[in-house]
Amino acid sequence: MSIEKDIQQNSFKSPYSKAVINIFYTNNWLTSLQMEIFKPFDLTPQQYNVLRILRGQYPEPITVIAIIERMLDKMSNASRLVDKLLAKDLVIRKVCPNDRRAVDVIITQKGLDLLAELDVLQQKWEEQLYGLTECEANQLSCLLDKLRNSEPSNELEELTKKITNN
Amino acid sequence: MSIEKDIQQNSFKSPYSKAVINIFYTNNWLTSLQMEIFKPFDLTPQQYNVLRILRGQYPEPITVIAIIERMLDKMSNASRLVDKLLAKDLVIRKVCPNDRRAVDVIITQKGLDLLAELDVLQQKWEEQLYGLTECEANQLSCLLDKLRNSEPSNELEELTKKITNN
DNA sequence: AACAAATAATTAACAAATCAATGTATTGAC
DNA sequence: GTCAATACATTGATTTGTTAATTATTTGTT
Repeated sequence: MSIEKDIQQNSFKSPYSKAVINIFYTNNWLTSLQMEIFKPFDLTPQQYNVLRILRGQYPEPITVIAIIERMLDKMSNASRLVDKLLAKDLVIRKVCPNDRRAVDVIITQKGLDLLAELDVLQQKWEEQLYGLTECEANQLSCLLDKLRNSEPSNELEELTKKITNN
Repeated sequence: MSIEKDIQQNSFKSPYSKAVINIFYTNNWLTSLQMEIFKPFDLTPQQYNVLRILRGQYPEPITVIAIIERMLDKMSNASRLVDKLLAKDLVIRKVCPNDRRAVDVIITQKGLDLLAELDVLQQKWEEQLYGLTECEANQLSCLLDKLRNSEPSNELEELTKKITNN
């Protein structure tokens, strides 16, 4: 039992606090890296997230409310996010014929091309950065599920199963 | 090998993607819960974080730049955060006598009392929500460290070791 | 001592998140 | 069919995050 280990133990109130702080810290770390990747493409992580949701649905349209449901983070302003994507010609938007309150959003070819470019970068990023084996990555997911008292493949799975290429 | 398991495997590109998305998701989940706790006290998670840093230093003062160094998230506007805390009489602020460019910040008794109240809530929150054993919580921390290619107890440890009651 | 460079904090400017209010369209009760 | 209630999206107002510019002080060089 090394001194370092003692110090480590003592500086956190409990293994739970330590894990929670570590999740916050790792989340910030991952987000910063992602932003670096997206910056040259003038895309925020949220915009990227929406584009991927749209790709998962392509060539079917998807309404704004359905986008909100599938977004990982609670919500910024989906309307405004779509506005931003529209301004860059990455999506098209039109009134839904079945329900004229709703708005159909579809990713454009330009949007698909951009995602294809980013896929390559994301892939490289993964390969370079991860110090985990595949098995450990799975373990990590299981522990996070358990932390949330959630059966593996519950809400998270539902959220993502319609998003291709995650 | 159940169908669910197949679906689960197929809907993610790799165990790495799955783990990263799970971290984002869990981070949002934790942040939402924390905000619910803090809302009745009119405190944001960032303000709470700063208060805990100040408590860790108490009764010594700490400069704004030292607060920034110890904050978990890169940075909002530390000056503005301190302004907000000052407006609520949770801290006091005065020019540092040794270096008149710098500003010394100290938590007030009112701030300490508020944190003490929140400690209890945080504790209950932990007890109720965590589906992990202590051992699993430690495992989780180790895997996150490994994901970041970081030796356990590196930057994260340094950041937190001066903050009591973590 | 004088002056350029560096440092600490604040302020300003702009983008994004958040929440409430509004404008349409649809649904359901009667 | 009418009207209240609900649903979908947008808009507005406020706060926060982020970056750069600014002010004041200190440090180091000559």
